[in-house]
Amino acid sequence: MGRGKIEIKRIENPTNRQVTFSKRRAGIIKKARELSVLCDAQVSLIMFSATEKLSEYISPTVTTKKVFDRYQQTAGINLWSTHYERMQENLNKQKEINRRLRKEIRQRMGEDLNELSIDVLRGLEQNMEHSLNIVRERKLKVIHTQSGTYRKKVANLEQVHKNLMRELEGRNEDPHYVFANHNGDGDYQSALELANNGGSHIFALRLQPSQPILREGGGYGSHDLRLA
Amino acid sequence: MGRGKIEIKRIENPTNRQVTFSKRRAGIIKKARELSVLCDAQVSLIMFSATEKLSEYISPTVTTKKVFDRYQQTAGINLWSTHYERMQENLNKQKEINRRLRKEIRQRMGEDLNELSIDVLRGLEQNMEHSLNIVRERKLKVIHTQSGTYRKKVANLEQVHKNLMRELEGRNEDPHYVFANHNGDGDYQSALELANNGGSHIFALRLQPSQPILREGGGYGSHDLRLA
DNA sequence: AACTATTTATAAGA
DNA sequence: TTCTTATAAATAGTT
Repeated sequence: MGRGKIEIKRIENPTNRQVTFSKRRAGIIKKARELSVLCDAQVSLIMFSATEKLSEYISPTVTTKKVFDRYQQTAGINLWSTHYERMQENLNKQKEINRRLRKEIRQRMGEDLNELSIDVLRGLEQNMEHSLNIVRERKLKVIHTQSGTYRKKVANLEQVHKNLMRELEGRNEDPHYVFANHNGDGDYQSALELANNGGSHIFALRLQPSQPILREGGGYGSHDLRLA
Repeated sequence: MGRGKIEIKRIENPTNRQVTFSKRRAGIIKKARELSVLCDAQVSLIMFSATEKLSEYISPTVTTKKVFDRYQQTAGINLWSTHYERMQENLNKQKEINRRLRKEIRQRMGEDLNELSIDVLRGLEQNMEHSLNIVRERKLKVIHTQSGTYRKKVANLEQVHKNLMRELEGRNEDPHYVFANHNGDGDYQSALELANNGGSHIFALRLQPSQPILREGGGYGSHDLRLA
């Protein structure tokens, strides 16, 4: 339909091709709109030109997403389900792992032991003994270190105090300096007192703050591990 | 283009509408194909008739999925990303939770203790002591039960043996019966011997078989908890 | 599904 | 790109 008939094959002249694309694009979009209106149809038309330009028509009664959804529903099967299903699978796998990890923790907390055989129970017991020893050693080491730190801190504070007193003797005309706070950032406590202050901590200790999501009560001994 | 000009508005006569749809659908698909070939364009045309029937044209150089992917890439952002992103978020959340669960298990196994404060360490120690006691009690209870079961089993086997011997005395002409296996399904072991047979089980025990995915070596003490 | 009078689309040229 | 126009193509109404 033009001054001459043309063969339907790729137009080699790029300018010509681009011009024809523009003209025919307008034409087909008009056709799409007419089809949409005349026949009450839902039409999605997407075109990428050879120059990568995107053109689109979508019936006013729908959205492109709706057409896509309906398309894959109607056309039956997948499309991007590869991606999607693999993700779903992955999610389920993670949840299963999650379930097992929680179970292991529960068992390490003395719950859900009924199903364990005698061999597994013995192994768990020995592993826990071994682990408990490591934790104990670590605790003692930290206490020792902390004790040393406090000793140094105290020595330092005493030194500061002495210096202040000496300074005060030199010029005690300014009372502002006399009541300067020496221990503002940390009360000294005996390291031994720190070491063992009774069983009141069981089930009431906070984990490090980087673990707030896991359980709201956050601590070794919180018992909501059964929740997924 | 026809015997008469028509107004572009919904055709009310259903038969007419359906006929027009068929005719124009053929036309627009032809146009799409021509555009595709002439201009080297990638075209996706999807139509749902008023009667829910799906019609489609897709350029031979692409797939519908590719056009969709490219469309959402080019047209900017989401589309079904709601679904998709929520899933991705969920997956990441699960992974994070799993990471934390693994960390807690590692800490209950005496690893990764460096970052724990003295308070948390003390809490962990006390919780582990408490849990260990529960596990011990459970173990002893199982041993006791098993011991009773074995005793009964032995008594039963002895009874069977006696009966056989008695029978043998009656008719010892058939040597086939003499060597019948009395303990085919389980060697008897002293329950006390079961209770504590050295530390050889640490790091070598299998968990119940329902947990094979978690770690290949499967057991309390396997050390691949760092892996995601 | 075919026919065909007409309308519409568009190729080529400006 | 846009307009023009001769001509090809699409199709509305009819059979």
